[in-house]
Amino acid sequence: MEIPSKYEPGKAESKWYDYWMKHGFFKSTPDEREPYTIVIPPPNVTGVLHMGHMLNNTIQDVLVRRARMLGKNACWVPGTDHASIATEAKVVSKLKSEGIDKRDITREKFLEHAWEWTNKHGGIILEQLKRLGASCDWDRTLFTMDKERYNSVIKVFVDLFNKGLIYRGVRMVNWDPQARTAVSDEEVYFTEEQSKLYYVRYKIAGWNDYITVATTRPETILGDTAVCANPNDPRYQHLKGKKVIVPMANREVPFIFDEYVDMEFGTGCLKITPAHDINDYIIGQKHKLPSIDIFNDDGTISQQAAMFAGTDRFAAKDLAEKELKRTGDLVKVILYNNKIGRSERTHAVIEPKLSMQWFLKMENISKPALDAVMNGDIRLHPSKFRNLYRHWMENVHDWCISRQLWWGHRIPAWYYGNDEFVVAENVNEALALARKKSGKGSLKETDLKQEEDVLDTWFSSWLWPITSFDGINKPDNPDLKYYYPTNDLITAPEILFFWVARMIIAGYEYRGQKPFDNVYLTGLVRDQQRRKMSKSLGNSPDPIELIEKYGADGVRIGMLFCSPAGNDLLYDDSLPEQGRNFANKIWNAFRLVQGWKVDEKADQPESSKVAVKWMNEILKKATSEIDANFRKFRISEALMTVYKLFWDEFSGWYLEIIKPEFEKPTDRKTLEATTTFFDTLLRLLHPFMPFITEEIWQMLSERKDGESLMISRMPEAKRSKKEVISRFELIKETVSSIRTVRTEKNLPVKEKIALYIKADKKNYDLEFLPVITKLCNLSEIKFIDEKPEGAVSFMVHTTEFFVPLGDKVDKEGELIKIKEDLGYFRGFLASVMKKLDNERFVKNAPQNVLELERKKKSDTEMKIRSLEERMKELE
RNA sequence: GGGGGUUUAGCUCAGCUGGUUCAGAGCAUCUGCCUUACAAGCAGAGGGUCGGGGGUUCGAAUCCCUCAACCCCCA
Repeated sequence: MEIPSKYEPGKAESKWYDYWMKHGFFKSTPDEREPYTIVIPPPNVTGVLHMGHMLNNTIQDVLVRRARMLGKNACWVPGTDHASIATEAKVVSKLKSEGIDKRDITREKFLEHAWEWTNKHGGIILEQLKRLGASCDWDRTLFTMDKERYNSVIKVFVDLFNKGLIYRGVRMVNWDPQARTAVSDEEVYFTEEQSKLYYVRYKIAGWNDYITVATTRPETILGDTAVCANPNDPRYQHLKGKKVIVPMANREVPFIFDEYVDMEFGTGCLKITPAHDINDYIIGQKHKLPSIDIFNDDGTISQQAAMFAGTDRFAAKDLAEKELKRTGDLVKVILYNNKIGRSERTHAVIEPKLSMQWFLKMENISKPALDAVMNGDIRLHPSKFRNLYRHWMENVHDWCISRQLWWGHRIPAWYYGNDEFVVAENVNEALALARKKSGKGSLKETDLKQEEDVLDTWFSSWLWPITSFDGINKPDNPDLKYYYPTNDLITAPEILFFWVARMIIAGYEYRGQKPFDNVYLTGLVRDQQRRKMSKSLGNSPDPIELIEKYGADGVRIGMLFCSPAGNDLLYDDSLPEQGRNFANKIWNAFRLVQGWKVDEKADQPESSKVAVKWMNEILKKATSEIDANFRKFRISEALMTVYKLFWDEFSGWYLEIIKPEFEKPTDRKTLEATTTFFDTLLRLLHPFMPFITEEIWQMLSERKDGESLMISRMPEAKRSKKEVISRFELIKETVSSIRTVRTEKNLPVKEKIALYIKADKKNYDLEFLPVITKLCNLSEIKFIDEKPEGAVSFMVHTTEFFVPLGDKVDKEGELIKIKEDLGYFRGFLASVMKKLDNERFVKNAPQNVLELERKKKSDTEMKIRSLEERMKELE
């Protein structure tokens, strides 16, 4: 069979993915095995795969595949998120392109469009995940707005409301007066703009005196309800308990003190307008000040203000300036740079505005979630995020769960009459409740008006680990009992609070149990300039193109090579290239091995015996290292261990030793051992590189239909014999030294050379010799007790070796080298002696450290003696 | 403004409770090789005052203090 020298991933990937699907290897149903469960962080339903997803889902797949091979019942539940803001924005702009304004159509009509859009674009991302090799149980695919999930969210809302944890309240939102809607913090951008700072005087009530206040917004003076200074500011101490008169409005307001005020800024005196500035609002709450909303929804001045009603806010600013000038209350105006918030969509200046929202009380329900992470019940990886988590959870704010959108879970509250409302799972229950509550039996369904707002997207995703197994609707179902709590959650640190913390809260509130054991936080994928990957920058490669270019396996391990938990990944095409190269390395190792013929009569060469014995041990050692790395969620390091194992140990050393001469057969024992090693290596590699390993595994031995590497068992970690490994390390060092001599002396590999060992053959480990002979192309090995003439020397540990070269020896060069070595060893000895001569060291250092130093001393002294002798001979 | 984190080779990172000939890995770089599995490869080599300063200790990349730079989250 002719096998190409380059691995071609394309065909193998679709072939094996289909094969796995056909045999249902990804499916999971509860059984007697130990479960291993991951729920996917649901990507936006209409999104497309980006590099962050690639990293995140590769890690999940590695963990799931490994768990499966460890004999666990592995279940990876896929799904998508309705992503209310993002999806609604996309639908709105799509409608706009068709000439339809959202405000001109009904909610029902809009939702029809939204569902159409969702059904058309939904799930593309899941198909893309299949290209990556994701071994999700696709039969379990969920959507945060499918029937069960929708009902769960409504149920939970009603339940929390009935427990008294949900309330309505006023909150400052970012108001876009042009779009007449609230926008989220994420949709506001800030620009540095030059604006005016107005110094305005306020009369002190009852005194013929004024104080001066600096403000950028004189038009909001009409909404002032206090003036404030820092309590430590000596300039204003005399105003304690006084009142001041607001210019233009001629209202009396209190003069108050608060630490918030920056004494350095302006005059150190701040006017407080609780309705129109977030900080003023907070101070207003603290000091129980009233708030006067002077704006209409479109940004014009409202009737509430004493003047300028109906004027646009910017025109009102100019009017206010004129008016203040007229009354003589404007002291001065200076220019200054200010950060202005603008709406991403309309670019209108954002107006902070108070509005009625729904809130969830967080203080009590978040306690168990804080404890769970602090006492290690739930572990964050890396653990440095614990402090951040604690800080956030200890200062948790009530959660604003309403959004002024249509796409999402509509809040199940129904209003009847003025501000009276009931909360229920459906309109029928709501009606019954409303009749009871109002005492009006005559209320009809048409008298009820459902809340227009929908719930924050996170209000559905915080239930995800539970709703993935329908645990709200059917709290006792067997799936939930089996799979919950899930094991590991893989996500990005930026949503630690938005999502992870809230899932933990919901877990304890609704199951009395944590939702997962471990949280693995990936980093962000950035480009080489450390910029985030983003569409607008155009610095994000298309993952599918990458898979086509480098192969899914190559991309997978490329992502994993340098992305330890919590660290950003600086992406570069050299990463998947390195991955592809590794796949090719594996491929070629396979080409070599499968081409060998066996001579049944041939004995196993001594060198192969040594190599097989060593390979056995090194595999055991690496397996336990990989285990340990996985236990600590050091996935990059686990990959690096198996990478080096395959590339350096197996291909670089083992195969080179056992490789028969060109077109010669090998022996049965060696071939069998090698096949077994290869099989073991493929198992270790499979979670990282599922496709190429399956492709090779299927060819390595006869396989029946239905057999697969992905459902085979992972090798178990066993104790390795340290002695075998350390002895082999000496072989490696010797071989390397001989190769260095060859390079330095320009001796071609094909030219045989001799090696002399200054040692007693009886005491020497003769196992080395066949291996060294083969790898270094030696003509002979001789044991000597005297130094030979005309030879280059080197030392491995404390043994001296010589390569006789006759005239080729460069005495001057040798001398220089020996002097350099001597310099180093003498310095080293001096540092060791310094310790040993130090009485306090000898007295205080532990015994083993002391002995080690003594060993260093004697070894080094020996080396120095040899070098000195050698130097004398050369001189 | 509050909080958290990072700083070790050109780059990305390991380095556990202070002590192995401890200053490491991968990539990149340089040199030599188209050596019949692989040039997507092989062999060899160079490269770091462990951010600066101070302290504790017999001993510090590791512990403490301080300064600096950078990053993230919340307001």
